[in-house]
Amino acid sequence: MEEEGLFELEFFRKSGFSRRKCIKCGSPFWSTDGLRKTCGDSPCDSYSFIGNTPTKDKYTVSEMRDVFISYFSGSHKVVNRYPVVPRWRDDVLLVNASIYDFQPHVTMGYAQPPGNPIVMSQPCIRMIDVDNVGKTGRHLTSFEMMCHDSFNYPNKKVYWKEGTVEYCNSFLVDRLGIPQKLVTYKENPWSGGGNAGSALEVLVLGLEVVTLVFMDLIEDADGDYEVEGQKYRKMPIEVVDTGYGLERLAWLTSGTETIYETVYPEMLEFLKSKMPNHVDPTVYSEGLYVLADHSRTLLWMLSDSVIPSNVKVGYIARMLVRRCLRTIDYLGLGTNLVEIVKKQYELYGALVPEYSEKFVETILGIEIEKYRSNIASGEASVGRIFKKHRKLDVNDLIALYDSHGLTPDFVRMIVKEKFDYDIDVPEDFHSRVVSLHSPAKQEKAKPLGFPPLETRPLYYDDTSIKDFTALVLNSGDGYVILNQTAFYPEGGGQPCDLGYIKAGNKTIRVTNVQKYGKTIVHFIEGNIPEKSRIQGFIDYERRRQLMIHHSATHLILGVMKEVLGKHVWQNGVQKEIDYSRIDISHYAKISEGDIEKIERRCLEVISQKRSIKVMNVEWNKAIEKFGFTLFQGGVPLDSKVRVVEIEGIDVEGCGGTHLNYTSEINVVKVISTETIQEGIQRVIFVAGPASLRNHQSILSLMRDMQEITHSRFEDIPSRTRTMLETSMSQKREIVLLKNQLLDRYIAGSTAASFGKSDVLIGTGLLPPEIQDLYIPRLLGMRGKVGLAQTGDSEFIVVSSSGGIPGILAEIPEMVDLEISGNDRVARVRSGKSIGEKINKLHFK
RNA sequence: GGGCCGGUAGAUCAGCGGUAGAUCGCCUGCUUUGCAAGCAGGAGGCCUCGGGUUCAAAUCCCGACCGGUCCA
Repeated sequence: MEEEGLFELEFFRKSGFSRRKCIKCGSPFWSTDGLRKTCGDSPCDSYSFIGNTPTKDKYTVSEMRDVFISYFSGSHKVVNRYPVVPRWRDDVLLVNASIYDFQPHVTMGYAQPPGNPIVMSQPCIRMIDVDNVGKTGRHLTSFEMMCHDSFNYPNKKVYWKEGTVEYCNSFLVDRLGIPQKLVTYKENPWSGGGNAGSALEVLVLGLEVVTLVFMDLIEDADGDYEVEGQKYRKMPIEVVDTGYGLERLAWLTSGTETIYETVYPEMLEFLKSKMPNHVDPTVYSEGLYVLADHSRTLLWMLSDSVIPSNVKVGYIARMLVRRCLRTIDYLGLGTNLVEIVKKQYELYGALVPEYSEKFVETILGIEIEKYRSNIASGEASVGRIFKKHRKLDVNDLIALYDSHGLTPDFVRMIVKEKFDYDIDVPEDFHSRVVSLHSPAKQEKAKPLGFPPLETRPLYYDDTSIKDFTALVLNSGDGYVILNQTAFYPEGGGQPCDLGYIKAGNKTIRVTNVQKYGKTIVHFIEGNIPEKSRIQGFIDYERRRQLMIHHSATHLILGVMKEVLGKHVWQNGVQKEIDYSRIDISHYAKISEGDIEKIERRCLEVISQKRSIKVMNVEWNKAIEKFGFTLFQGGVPLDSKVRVVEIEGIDVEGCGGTHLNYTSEINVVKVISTETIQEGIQRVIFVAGPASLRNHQSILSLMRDMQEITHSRFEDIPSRTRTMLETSMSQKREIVLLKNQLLDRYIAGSTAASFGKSDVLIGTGLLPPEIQDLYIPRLLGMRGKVGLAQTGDSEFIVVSSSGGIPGILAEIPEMVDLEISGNDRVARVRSGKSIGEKINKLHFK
């Protein structure tokens, strides 16, 4: 998309800008410098501010943030930073840009922005350049994106391109004092996160310091606009999304050799002071940069309660932790990662009030322990592989990395050190590992073909409503859509209500209720014509139990945050009639003691009869009042958040049906816990009547056990253990006795020679219970052939050195045989009784 | 969410169709002033679970469970 006229702004015209095309890349750009021929971006231009800053004053990062915020605070509402983990959306792992804070609820038009226009500085984490950190001098995994954003509605315009560029230019030129002719605006369409628009990159001396995005398109396969192969349509809202690179702006004014000296001066000093005495830190600056960068990213992530693990955002945290630990080992630093992150908190603490030292120490302690044991077992398995094959090839390297997380550099170091063996790591190592993995397939949700009618939910107004009348708006084979309903559709981990519908003289069962947008569809066993008046009846016993489990879920979540720590987030939830389950983020198995504490505290809150309040709160007010912990599960896109609050215990956005008081829960009992993923614990519990049923069924089970073991209730465990021990010792005894029996059988057999074979002929029938021992015993007797009768006309032949058919051919009595088995062990049958003949063999 | 690797004595692992092994640790005795160590002896295993193949499965096949790891 390279349309002329997108940026024919009055501001550019009156300030003496002209539009030209870069002689290198062809991109259009705006500049007041008549001599400028290139767009100002790399690679067309290279950095020229290092040691040659365009401003009079130098700014630290925090000075630059203050200058920016205060410059815009008069005309814009100042908004606090959001977390780096976007709890309000589930399509991304981390906040990558300031606009993420408002997607999709504001950009889609459901909720109001927290101000309009706004100014803020949003910490962002991007892993895309993680391999370049420390190497290039300019890449970071975390940075702050400052912005002044405006949201233009059809009936309310704030400012669009004209105002944005003017604000930007005046900040750079008037406030920071960058000479006007050094500021170049390069046209560059932008797209990301389902939106797109035109954009200007603002470049100063080869460095991109600002991006001004004019977002007015949204992804739509049937749209009229195309950006980078993707179709878009116009959005009802035009969003000005600016991004001022805080660190880059500060760097521009300081002109240091790399961006790290500007962003992390104190941190780098600290790290240098921890270098081993004899080492020159300047030689190892790359490692120091990596640590300075990664440890701040970790500070942000850990302050948002990210638990390192092997999935999702946890994996990113673990990757950063491991990179740090490897670097610390490599540099031989006289400190550890916990101390480094604590130091970051000393320097940046004001920005992360959520920081918990205990959490950081616990989490990093666990991670360091895991890393050490990974290294130790890795070293051992490298040694084993090498000793076995006397070499190590590229396939071993790949397997060790892919299956055991051992980096090729580490493996190379180990084999060099221990075996003085050199191995080359191929250039394409990483791509070879990646090529082993099949790409993840994406499946798109397919829309269902129900008309977009609105059903009024009655279950919110009055959760005790059991029956209602309604009008059929639309119906089809096996379903009806009503104008209003008391049937709760499945959602938020709460199963739908069941029951029946009466239409005329027909009574029809409701088997499933689902919600599609604002349409509630009842699936029924039959058909009801449109425009019928119906009566609906819900199975209220079922609903009541589900409500109890739902409120109990909020209760136990709040209590677990008290007991285990505020890093506990809901990760998934499902209510059933007989039990309920909640998955929470937690770094270790929940101990028995903690479970008892949780249950006791739940009971306490239940007995206090605390109120459970439901309210609809405007999006930004909800965040302001209750914080981001509101977003425990998926929050539906709406102008308001439905907030459920258990007084003093828990506040969550939730669309479910709830009790009025905690006392109605009666009791919460944890049934079991399990680790469903690293860092995620599943807690299964029962509440209300379900807990009574559970108690009853356990007792009935125990009565069965009593009967089976003939013991008193409390003796069941010891009695069972005794029985198991007896059984085991008897098993051992049986093997012993069988072996004695076998010894005797073998001792009583006769040795005979046929051809070259020494044959041991068993006397009489081989007892069936020692057949399984006979075969391996004879196989262990080298040079002997065993022959044992197992039935009137059946016998086993065992020859450790094989050749059974040949051996049998040497024995004249062996005629008309069916042989099954193999060369070494065979079962032989004869058509007629040959017991007599076999017995005669003893006298040969 | 997907791929790969693994689950055997208290720990670390070997064995990979034929009666369950090593090293460290543990127990007993001897040696030693004592410790470390050495020597001799010993205890300790539902070989994760369930199915299948086989005369025979820790071992091969399938499935579950648990752990590790890489990539989304």
